[in-house]
Amino acid sequence: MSQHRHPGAPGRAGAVPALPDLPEATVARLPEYLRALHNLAETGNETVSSEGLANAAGVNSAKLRKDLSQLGSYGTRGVGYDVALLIEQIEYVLGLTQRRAVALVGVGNLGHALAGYDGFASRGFRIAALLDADPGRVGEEINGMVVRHVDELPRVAAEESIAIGVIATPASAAQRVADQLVAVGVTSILNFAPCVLSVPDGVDVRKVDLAIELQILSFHEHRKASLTALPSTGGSALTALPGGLAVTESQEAIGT
Amino acid sequence: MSQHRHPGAPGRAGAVPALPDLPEATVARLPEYLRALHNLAETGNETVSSEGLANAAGVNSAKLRKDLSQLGSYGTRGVGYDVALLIEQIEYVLGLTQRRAVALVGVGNLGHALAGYDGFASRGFRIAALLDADPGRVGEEINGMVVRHVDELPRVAAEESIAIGVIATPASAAQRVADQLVAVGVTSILNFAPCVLSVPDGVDVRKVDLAIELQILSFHEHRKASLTALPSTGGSALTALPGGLAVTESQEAIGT
DNA sequence: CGCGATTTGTGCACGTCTTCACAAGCGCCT
DNA sequence: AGGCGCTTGTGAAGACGTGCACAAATCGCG
Repeated sequence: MSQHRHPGAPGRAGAVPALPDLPEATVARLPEYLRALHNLAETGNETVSSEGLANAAGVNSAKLRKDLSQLGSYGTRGVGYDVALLIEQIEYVLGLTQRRAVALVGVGNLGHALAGYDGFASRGFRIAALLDADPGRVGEEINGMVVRHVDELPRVAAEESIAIGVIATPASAAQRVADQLVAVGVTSILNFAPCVLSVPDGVDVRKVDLAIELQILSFHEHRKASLTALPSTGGSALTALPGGLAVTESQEAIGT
Repeated sequence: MSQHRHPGAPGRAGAVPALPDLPEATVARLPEYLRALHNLAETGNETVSSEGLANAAGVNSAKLRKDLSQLGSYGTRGVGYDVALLIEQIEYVLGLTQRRAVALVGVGNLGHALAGYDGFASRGFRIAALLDADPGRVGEEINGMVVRHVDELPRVAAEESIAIGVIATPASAAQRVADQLVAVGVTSILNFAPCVLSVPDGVDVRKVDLAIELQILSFHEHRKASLTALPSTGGSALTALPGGLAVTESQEAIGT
């Protein structure tokens, strides 16, 4: 593999990979860049400029350059970035060079969909186990996998090294499942249940709550509605941009 | 309805709703507070302190107080917050006093799950239409609703006022659907497709990408793994971090 | 070989978010 | 009434994230 000098450990010459500790905001955007890069690669692009990639990823080009510069210096001035190399680098930083095993707990409505979601397989993950607490669901086959009882988690973890646990249970069961996952050594959890999980230090939890996303949109909808009631400005005239034609830099509030 | 003085428009006495424009970070947390408050109300609590609510919502109490203070002054010093009143206030600000109609486009794997997700109904939303571009799926009944063709969107929008569009199609179809939604006047979109949407000014887009969440977790997993490779022992010597061990402050990265 | 066109990488300034720490306010008890 | 303990609301400071603007680097061409 190509040995690159990472900026994280400038003094030590021998240290090889040395993950730089990236700003969270940058980490959250890297997957988006990666997706855009894969698209570019498929359409035959060998290099891409920061401007081009920024457009494809829906961000400002300066931000993109700053993000990429955190990984090291992989661009060529006057040319742009080598698409294949950048993919390789980002995948390395994100830890996607190994295909990580995911255990999915809760095979209800949402769990079913997640079990069948091909975006996982195509982007570096492998669903290694489907689990549920309901004996009525145990044994059911989904997408070629058999649902096992959640109490078999220790056995499952022994069979293969589970990197990430996904909780798709009702809120009432989520904390118990989280405890069980932690007990077998899982240190990363993606929680779809609408509740707060408490976990020991060193365990990462990310939460996805579909209703919350809608409620945030609802707020903006509400605000927009209350603004339209304003008498002073006529209906249009929503934006009088000083810059002239620098239209649509990105989305309004693509939060996160 | 109770008329409260909102801090947003102090001078104008007659202006009624006058939504204060809250910081985005605050808006993103309000739904979480709301959920915690509903839990508290169900367990019979009439009041709650900032500390208690902060714990229930998984945030710092100072942050919670500052967030709530943006809505106005609804706490009582020495006592705490009135749960019922706070629920009412947050729901008002989020625009949840009216049940908003949602159009769901794309009834595949994920769309099915969303159509059956009861968290929508229970938290202020109503799925008003299921749509799909695949004629083979049109007519199918899900959860008591019939799937209609996406080209009927104008008719659907005429029947009831669609507040929010949810896109659960493959990435290749998402932009077209977004355009169609915008065309019928939808100004808020929740996008589950892994792609960037371009929309006119004034339209809000939020994106949820399940694979991205996993990739972010993967990064932290990778970083943790590289840290466990002890700096003292030679062995693989994956990383020699200069900083030492100042890690793990609390819940690692509950992002968003 | 040098010059101009192009694009990266980054210093700097600005805005947003977080956290601490404490004064101000409220209720209760004596 | 007065004092005491508790809790809110907020000023100030610092951390973090963003975007501009430009110097440095590279390529291609004459």
